[in-house]
Order: sequence, then structure tokens, then C-alpha cells
Amino acid sequence: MGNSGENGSPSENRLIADRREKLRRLRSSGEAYPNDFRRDALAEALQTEFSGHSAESLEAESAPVAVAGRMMSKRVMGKASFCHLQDRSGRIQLFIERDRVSAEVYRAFRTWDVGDIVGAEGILFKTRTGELSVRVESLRLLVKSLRPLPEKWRGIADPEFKLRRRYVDLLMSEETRRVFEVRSNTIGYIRGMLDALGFTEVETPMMHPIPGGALARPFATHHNALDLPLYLRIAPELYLKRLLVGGLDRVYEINRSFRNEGISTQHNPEFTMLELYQAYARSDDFMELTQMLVREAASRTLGTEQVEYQGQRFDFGKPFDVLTVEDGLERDIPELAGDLRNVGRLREACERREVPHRPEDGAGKLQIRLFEKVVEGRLQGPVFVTQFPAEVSPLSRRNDKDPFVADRFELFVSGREIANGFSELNDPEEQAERFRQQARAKSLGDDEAMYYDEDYIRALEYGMPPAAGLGLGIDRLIMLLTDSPSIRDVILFPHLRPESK
RNA sequence: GGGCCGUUAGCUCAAUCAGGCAGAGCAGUGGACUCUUAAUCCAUUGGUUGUAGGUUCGAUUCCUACACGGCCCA
Repeated sequence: MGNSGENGSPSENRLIADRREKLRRLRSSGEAYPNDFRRDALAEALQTEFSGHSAESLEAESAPVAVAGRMMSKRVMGKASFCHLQDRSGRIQLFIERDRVSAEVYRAFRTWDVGDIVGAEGILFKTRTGELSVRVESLRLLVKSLRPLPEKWRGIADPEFKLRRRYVDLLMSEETRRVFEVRSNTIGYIRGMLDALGFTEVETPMMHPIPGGALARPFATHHNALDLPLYLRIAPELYLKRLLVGGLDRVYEINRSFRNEGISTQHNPEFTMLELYQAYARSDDFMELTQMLVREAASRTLGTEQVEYQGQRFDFGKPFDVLTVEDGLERDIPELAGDLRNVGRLREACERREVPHRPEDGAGKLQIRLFEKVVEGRLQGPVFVTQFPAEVSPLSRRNDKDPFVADRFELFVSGREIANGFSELNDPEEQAERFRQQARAKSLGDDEAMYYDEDYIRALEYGMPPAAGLGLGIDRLIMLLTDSPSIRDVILFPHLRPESK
């Protein structure tokens, strides 16, 4: 990527230098960055209201408008010119005649560049080709753009450029604007649905003295005045469940969480998740709730329950499939049939498939290692995977009939986990024991294992109502709904390595 | 962490295979043009070929290392 043209340096390229010279002249003749222009119309609203009007009726209406926006094209034809302004809603064409705006203004306009921000007042009319336009009476340069925009026809090809200069990507790419509009709308719909169901939206700490609620490595930070180590949260779960103890028995948080892991098309160090908790609900209630949320998100955002993702079609309208962890393993690793909880046989299966594992791993941990390696990627879905081993579910309630497993599910679509929910473990003594197991695993070198959280145990000791909880990956859901192959495409400013000089 | 691919003008791309004056379109600059829309026409500026080394009479091209990105694998 070109690095010339940094602020005022001698190596600054000529295009920028030319524009900087134009700015210098603007400064010498008055306010270069005025903020007294007021518009009274947006492009899209004008198109909607007036495009249907005939040229004659527009002449008769003689509707005055004030519009402002970034000049995205410019066509000078002697003593008359056209340009398009782009505002947040869309585009509108300006028609500028020298004899109408004055020779002085017209001469100035000819020096303005594509990318400049302009304000115009005039009368709506239709050109001979029938395009709704503004016959400009007065025209002002509001902001001088010093940097040229990318190629107007082919746009930005370099994916790195799009990510590092998202502001340019947004103003150049309708598709990029659409992705983030879908994102915003989807989150809005989810809020609306949960609010309608009586959930309370809350905010819990993002800096945790003890990071918890997930199996992941945290980012560390430090509070100076208190001389206290703090961690960016890996999940809000343990705080939200403290609120269940406090009697807020339907709560959710659309939260940013942080995990100190590698970066990939599926992972950004900070990501957005929905977590919600409901008292007197169980895992199976939450499978239904999850299905409803995902289905409605698709249908309200896209207008259909059929989601097209990377050339494949996913039907969110029909009831989602259900598959237990052990059924999935048995289907894809037939030699394990009948030995699914046999540590020796599971270890052999790991060895054969080069799945890394640790000597202290129990049957449940080994099952999940195999499941992640062999089964997950094949799950087209939407499918709920259920009955996760309790060993890898330290915050989940055990199944009443089969204590080896927890009442827990994950939703998979296109080989990826979208959501994770379970009946909550509210027995303080069992939770304390599970924390002790996690702490042992951590001392044996598992740096994703959980810490023992004494205050959380104390909260449970006051009594947490029986409950179910859900975490839903917002970024991954938006990827599905916008047909985006990378998580970076749905995060405005994804984490990138620092730009090299 | 490993493998493969990419990085050339502000942007989009050629030239690299087989080492020999680094090009085009858009944008810019000057000019013509009062209904264009990728406006058109004439003229024209613009380059530390990602960085640092090496081989060579000569390197965008071949070799090595590094940086950033992409894809695949772990």
C-alpha cells in the first residue's frame, strides 16, 4: 500500500499537494470549514417524493430545496455542469449554470474536486433524460477534501485498504453500507423481541478482577490508583447470573467481550455477543427461544427465512434438527460405537486423527476434542447439538437422568457455532466443586481453564432461581445474514496488525 | 506456528514466464464545450516497482531475509 502523502511531508504526492494549495487559497479568502449551511432535504426522500412527478408539474411546483453531501462525480460542459451529491440516504444530481450562479461561483466550482463536500440550494426539475435534479441557485464548498477517492468505476479492490480505511470503503461501497445497515437493524430487531418478552437490558462490567464465564484466555490490564490487576471480560455470564440472584429474572446484555486468541476469518479479539438469562426456564425452552430469535432475525432483516450463504441455502423456517454429541461422534467415528465414554478408546481415536490432548483429559474432554475436529465442520444445519459432557460445561446443570452430560446445546450453521445455551447450575456446592476442578486444570497448564470465583459462589449461596441462559454470536449471525465470508466484513473496524511504515 | 499466493503512479491493472528505456484506464493539470451521467474531444504531469540485502555489465523480473495482507492447514 502506498505510504506517500503523509501530512505535509515533502514526499506528499502531487494530487494531495494540489488540493492543499486549493485549501490554502480558500483559507485566505474566508472561512474554509464553515458550519452555517443547513439542508432541508435528503436525496432519497426527494427521489421517493418527486421522481414520479412529470417535468411539467415539477416546473409548476417550483419546489425549493437545500441539499448537502459529498460530490461523487463531476461533469463540466463549458458554461454548464452536472455533479452528483451523496448524502447518508443516497444521491441527487445538481445542474449548475454559470449565468444562474454567477461567473465567480462557477469559476470556483470548476476547481472543486470529486470528494469535496458541497451545499446547494435550488429548484427541483427533470433533465431531458428524465433524472430528478436540482437547478442550482446558490452553491457553497463546505469541506475541501485533500485526498483523492479511489477509482470511481471499479472501486477498491484491495481488501486491506477496505479494512484499514473503512471510512473510504463506506463512502464508496453501497454493499458495505448495506452490511452495516443489516447489522444495525438485526440488533434492533433482537432488542425489540426481547423487550417484548419482558427482558430487561442491562450493562455489567467489562473490566473483571477475575475473568470468568467462558473457557478462554483474557487480556490483562491494570488499575493504577488501586494498583489492581484487571482483565477485559471474556463473557458477562457470571455478572448476569448475579442479577438473577438479585431478582432481575429476565435479563440480557448485548455485550462486547474480549478473548486473547489468534485472529482469523472466524475470530476477532473483540466480538459482540447476546447473553440472556431467564428464571424458571430450561435448556429446551431456550432451544425454542433461540430458534425463534434466529428465524425472526432472518425474516425481519431479509424478508425471508431462506438464507443464502456462500452458495448454500439454509432453511431457518423449518424446525431445526437436533443431534446429541455422542450421536454425532458415533455417526462420524464409527469405530467408537459402544465405547463413547471409554477414555482409552477415545485417546486412541485422538491419536489416530492427530487430535492433541492432555493426559488429565477425561472422557468428556476427549469427546469434545474429537467432536470439534471431526464432526463440527460437517454440520450444515441449522442444527442443535445437545447433551454436552458436563466435564466441559463447568457452569451448566447436569442432566437429571445422565449426570455425565449437561443440559446444554449449541446451534451450528454452516459448520460454525452460532449459539450456546444451557440450564444453569445453581447448586453452590456443586459449582464450587466444578471451580475447584477448573483451578486444578489451570494449575496443570490449561490456560483456558476458569478461575475460582468466590463472590460468584457467595451469590449462589443466597439462592439463584432455576434458570436457563443463552449466548448468541452476533458477528457470526450477521455474517450469515449478509453472506459475508469473514468476520472482518461485519465489524466496522476489525483488529489488524499495525500498518508498516 | 506451517504451506501457497499477492504487494508496480492517488485508485484499478499491464510489463515478470525467458533480466535489457516501467505502460494503460480513471483521477489530476491546461484548453474546447450551456442537458451530462463511466460525458466527449485536444494536450499534458505523475514512479525509491512493499523494505533490506545479494547475484549480475545491467534487477519490477533471479536469490535470501523481513513487513503487511489473502487462502489453506494446525
